[in-house]
Amino acid sequence: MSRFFLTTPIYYVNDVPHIGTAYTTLAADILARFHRARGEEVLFSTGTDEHATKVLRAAEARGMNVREFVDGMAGRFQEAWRELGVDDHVFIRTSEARHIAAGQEFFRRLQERGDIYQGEYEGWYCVGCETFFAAEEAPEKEGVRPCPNEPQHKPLELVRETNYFFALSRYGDRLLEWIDANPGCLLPEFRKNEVVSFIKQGLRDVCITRSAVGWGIPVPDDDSQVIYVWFDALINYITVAGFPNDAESMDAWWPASLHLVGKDIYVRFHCTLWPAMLMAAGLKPPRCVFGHGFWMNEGTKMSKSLGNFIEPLKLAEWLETVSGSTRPIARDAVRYFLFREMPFGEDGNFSRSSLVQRFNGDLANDLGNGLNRALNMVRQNFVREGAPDGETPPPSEAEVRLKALAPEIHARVTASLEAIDLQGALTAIWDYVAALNGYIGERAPWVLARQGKRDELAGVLRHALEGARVLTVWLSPVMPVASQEMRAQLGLSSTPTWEEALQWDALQTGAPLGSPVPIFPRIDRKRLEEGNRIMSGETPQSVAPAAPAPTPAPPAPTAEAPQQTEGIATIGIDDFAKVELRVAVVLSAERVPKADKLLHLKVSLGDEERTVLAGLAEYYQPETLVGRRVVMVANLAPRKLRGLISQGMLLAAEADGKVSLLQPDTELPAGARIR
RNA sequence: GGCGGGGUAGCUCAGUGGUUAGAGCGAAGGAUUCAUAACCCUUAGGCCGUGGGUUCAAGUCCCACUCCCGCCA
Repeated sequence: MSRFFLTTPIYYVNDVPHIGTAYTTLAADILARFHRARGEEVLFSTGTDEHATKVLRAAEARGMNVREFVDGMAGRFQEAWRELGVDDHVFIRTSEARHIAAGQEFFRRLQERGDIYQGEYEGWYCVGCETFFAAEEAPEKEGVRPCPNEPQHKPLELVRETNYFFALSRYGDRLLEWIDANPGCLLPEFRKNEVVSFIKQGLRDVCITRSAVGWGIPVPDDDSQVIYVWFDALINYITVAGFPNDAESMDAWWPASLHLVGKDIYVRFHCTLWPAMLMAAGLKPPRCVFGHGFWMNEGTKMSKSLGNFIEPLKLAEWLETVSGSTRPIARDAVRYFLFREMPFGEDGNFSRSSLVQRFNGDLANDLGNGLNRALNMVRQNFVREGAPDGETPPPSEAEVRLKALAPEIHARVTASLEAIDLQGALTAIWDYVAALNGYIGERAPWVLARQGKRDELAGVLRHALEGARVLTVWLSPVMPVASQEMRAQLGLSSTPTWEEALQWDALQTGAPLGSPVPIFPRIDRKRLEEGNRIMSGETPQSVAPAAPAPTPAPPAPTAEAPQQTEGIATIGIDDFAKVELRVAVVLSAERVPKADKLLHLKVSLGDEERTVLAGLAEYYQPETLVGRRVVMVANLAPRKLRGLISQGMLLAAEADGKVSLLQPDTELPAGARIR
């Protein structure tokens, strides 16, 4: 089986996750999912860089033990990636024993080969960006030397110490040869040129240690020094691959298939220093390094001093509020937006209005509505039969075109993802979305229905459903939840393989279809204004439904319903259809420690296992619940309680202080739908 | 200052020297009623940064100028 090893940089723990770090990580997640769907074995690593001097100072400034501080910060990153739907990955921390061992062994090897030497260093150092500068690089202004690199231009500190140096200057020619012999190893192309010109003007040896401050990887046999944070950080990639002790793993995973990095750390660190370090250690340089661009916020650069960083999770929260979608769908929409709106590799501008435009135009009107109209027509015409047969009668030219286009688009999407052109992939997918809508309009199934041409109608609707199904395959890396939701409505429960997009009649004739509930509810002006009002104070706490746990999120107000706040409003069938009720079987039940009312349940929905926290502890002994069939709201937005994520709620009746769980009166299979 | 990329529709951008310069979004109109006022069709809108040159023919090649951006200093 072929393998794919991709990495993000490890992130400084003195910062919180924001759009910059999330952008890289989400791109990696999308590519990882793509390669997994193709059946490749994937190793995806991200993590935290914890050894910087400024990390120590940040901890001290908070009066915290540095260990405590980094544990907390690393947790925040892990939490953020989980919330953003980042799938299976290795989370590497530079303070882990395995990494410290790797760093020291790496250092030793370079020493043995004579590429590390001791020397006197005197120069200017920026604690902010952990970079050394020559005096002429940072001219004196008003008595201090402001850092030319760091955004706040903090004064540099004069450092004079005996340090270790890496003989980077010996590697210029070999780096250029490597770049020349491996087209495509540095992407995008225009950044490669920057690297080449940087190397051509001559490389200087770099100082790779600092005097020990009690935090960092000690230099082997010299406790007075620790390894310079950049040198330390880069090594994480081979730590993950198994260096130095697991030779088998190293053989399998090194060289890395792809390092994804922001443009700020591309030229000097990932395309010059790192490959040279690897060459010095007798290891192969990575197969590909990709430097992506940065987001601007409404036309201005994002910076800490301006405090205008966009946080993707806040954005998802806002989108959820203004659209009335679920949080996971809003989160998927943000993932979509980030990679559709601007070419990966180039800089681009973020604005709320373009996000709304993409959400309404691409997701609600084109994609969501396309699926919805197809399903509704099936429902209206083939109520009980499920997915109609696709064989009758002979297909017209429109069917042939729709079907033939799918493999063409598949080739484009695949090629784009292989070339790390995420925007290109999404553009290709939306060409198919447009074709699907065009097809439905052209064949006008509602006319066929009126004319009573049932066979032809069945064939047309079948093609529309197949087209939608193929879309879910291509969308699955970028919008995993939305893709899964679309598939559920198509009556599919499996996660697709990439090859599934090349099949045509993959839906089972007669298979029951899910309810056609709009997945991306259009953002209307009224909600947008409301949402903006709510969010305008940039309230630190969630403005999402603040209702207590066992209450479904309030349904999105439909049309004019002014008196909905008081009492129980009358709802239409459409509102009810938004609630996905299913039979679940309780697999395990236990009390949640230190909570009087909560039970922690694991339940099965047939093809899926869920964790549910239910307020039943006062009424049921946990052991009596195991094996029982219950009724569950399956599409309730996940909610965190007592450190656990509850993924649904159980229905129970209550009267006079008694509580009784609902259950079906025959033994239906787990996952059965209720309506 | 050196190197590189760019300036094309209101916006974001495509555009191997060869008909009448294109797409998406936005705007206007039409058609339609399956659908989330969506979808589908049509239309408008262009000194292709400025000036010169090469050529039968230039958005495309060359030169100069100008403005913007990136990397390096």
